[in-house]
Amino acid sequence: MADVADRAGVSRALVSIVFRNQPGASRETRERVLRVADEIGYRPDSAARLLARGRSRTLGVMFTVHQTFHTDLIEGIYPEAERLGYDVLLSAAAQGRSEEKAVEALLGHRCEALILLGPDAEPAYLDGLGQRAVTVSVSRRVPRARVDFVHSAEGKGVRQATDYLVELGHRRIVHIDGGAGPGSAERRRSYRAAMRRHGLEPEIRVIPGEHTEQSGIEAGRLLLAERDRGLPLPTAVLAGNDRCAMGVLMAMTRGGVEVPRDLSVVGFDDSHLSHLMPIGLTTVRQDAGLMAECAVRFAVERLENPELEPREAVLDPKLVVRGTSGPPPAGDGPSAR
Amino acid sequence: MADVADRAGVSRALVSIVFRNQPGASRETRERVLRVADEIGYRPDSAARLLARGRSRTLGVMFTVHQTFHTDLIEGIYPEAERLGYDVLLSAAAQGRSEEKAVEALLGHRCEALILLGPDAEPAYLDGLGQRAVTVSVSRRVPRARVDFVHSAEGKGVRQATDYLVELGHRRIVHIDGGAGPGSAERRRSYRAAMRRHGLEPEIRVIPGEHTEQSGIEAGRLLLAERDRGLPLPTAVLAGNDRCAMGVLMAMTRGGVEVPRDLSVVGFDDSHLSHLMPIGLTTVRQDAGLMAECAVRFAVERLENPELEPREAVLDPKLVVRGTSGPPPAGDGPSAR
DNA sequence: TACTCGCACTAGAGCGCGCTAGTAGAGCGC
DNA sequence: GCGCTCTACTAGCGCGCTCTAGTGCGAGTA
Repeated sequence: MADVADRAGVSRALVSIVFRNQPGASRETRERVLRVADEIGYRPDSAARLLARGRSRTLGVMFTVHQTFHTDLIEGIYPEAERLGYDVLLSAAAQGRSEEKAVEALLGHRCEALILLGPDAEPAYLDGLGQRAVTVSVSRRVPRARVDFVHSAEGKGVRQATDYLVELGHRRIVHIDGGAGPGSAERRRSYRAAMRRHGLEPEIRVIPGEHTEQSGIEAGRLLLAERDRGLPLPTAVLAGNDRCAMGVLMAMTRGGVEVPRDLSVVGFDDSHLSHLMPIGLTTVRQDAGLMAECAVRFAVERLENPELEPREAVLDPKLVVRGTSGPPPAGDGPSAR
Repeated sequence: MADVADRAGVSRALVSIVFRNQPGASRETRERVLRVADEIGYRPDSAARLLARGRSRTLGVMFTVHQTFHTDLIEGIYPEAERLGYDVLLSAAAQGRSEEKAVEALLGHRCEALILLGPDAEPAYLDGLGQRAVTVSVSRRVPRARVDFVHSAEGKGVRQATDYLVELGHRRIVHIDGGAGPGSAERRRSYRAAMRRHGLEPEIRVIPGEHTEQSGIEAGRLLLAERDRGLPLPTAVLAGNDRCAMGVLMAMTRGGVEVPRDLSVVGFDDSHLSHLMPIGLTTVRQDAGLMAECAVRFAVERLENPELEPREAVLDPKLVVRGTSGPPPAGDGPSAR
């Protein structure tokens, strides 16, 4: 920076003004400074800048690698953050890199706000974060913690999906849940409620799972093993999310079960993959772009107005019918209803 | 930091020593400092730290959101970087966020090295980066640029795949290429060479595409339209990568073509999704973990030994046969050979 | 002329650390 | 007693920037 100042024949302060696009420099000086900077390849140092101004204007985003829905969210976060004049720092949780580690990294870089995509950590820990920095949780409700919350009306989505299946004539509808995953509790609850409402209480069955393909595969294998012992297959599976649905699809197809002829499969998320499968996945769509936008806005608004209380945004999900669902096989059809 | 020092009754310098895990502090002091820090929630400021020590010890990773193979790579980058004592900063390119922008962000944060996953930018631009910072390109060869290069022997992989298909009896093997995508040129070349070697020169056909599902869908539709006009379908498709293969699979299945009975489909990458599809994808496996490790090592070694010249690592890919490939339909079989 | 005002610009402190050079004191041999 | 070394610790500068409080100057006003 000093080099630029010398070469342009001005003070460092002026260079700073130019680079911050602030008033207080003439048009020609501005151009001269920028030209010189370009010549010697100068670029302001974010670290020093951040240190000096005391504010980082940076949003830290924690996501889980391989969660395809998260990448959909990230894509939406960038433009909104840029629009509001904030920088974005990404930190991934992965096999061998815990969420805590990922968050520590963000905090170490002095992110002013944390946007956690489907965090899996203890509520107490998240509340601790919420006390120290503006924190937004996407998809995962954190009771009694000082964090904003952006999610879909999971219950509504599951209800729509269940109603749709029942209307097609399904009765043996199994739910593979997402274990302790974000949104799972509510999805589970709504499934049960919807089944009860349709007088299908005896058919209620929740297979414990999680939000991964592997989990779907295991649930599928379990069902196939039961079939081989003479038990009837369900006619429809409501998976915890799209990834899980893909796993079910794979296990079932391998096991000789044809979808949707023998079995309907419904996912949740509508991650960008679900309409790119050989036969599009019927799923409950969450609007990733809108969720991302909300999360960023919540974070920024609370940063710029500290007395604001954490808020909650509930977005309406929507059932998207594609190729993996249809009427139940004959014999399991409406007659049995 | 000053607070911690005061409360622990030591100097700031000592606190610094403790947090850097350096010799020069007694066991008890160390514990006391850490305890106090924990109490008041102190955490070293990366920005200040970076500024003070002049080195950031940070690797910047640019990736493309939605490229599933990139997330596989990221998962491998973190542990290796940590092992070598480096921090990792992620920056995503996406719809509306160009690679340049993503890279600028990394540079602004004073990353010492850039690891670019399948960069799509001009060689001249990349060379420019290479002059300014240690730069490693993964998957994309950048001729005459000062960057390290980590990739698979794409040619070998494609050759294996082609040989395998020909051995099964396929003759009409179409290649959907990856356009200007990383590795595409070599994959295309190898496909041509392999076909020629098998005396199938007249059957060579490259459909222009890119590394996305959409591109696979379009190529699939093109082939279906040809079929509807009475032209024969190919019996096998060699896709530019897994995502493209998925698109082909989807379009074909929708068009009533059964895989692998009527058509074999082979992908490239073996991203974590390919073995999670309903019928596992036959594909050419690139070892993401190893590639990530290599990339990090190249970057770090050149940082710590500046006179080192950029290097190239070529890893052996391996054909993985799963469910989407098989012998050609009768009538297109070995008899025609 | 004397003054105010606004614009273009500058001096210099300070952000939170790391690091170099140094000190204080304990332990040891002679 | 002296010098020596070793460990545990400290003082204070400087990293590259932002920001506050200025200075200098030409134009406009009384």
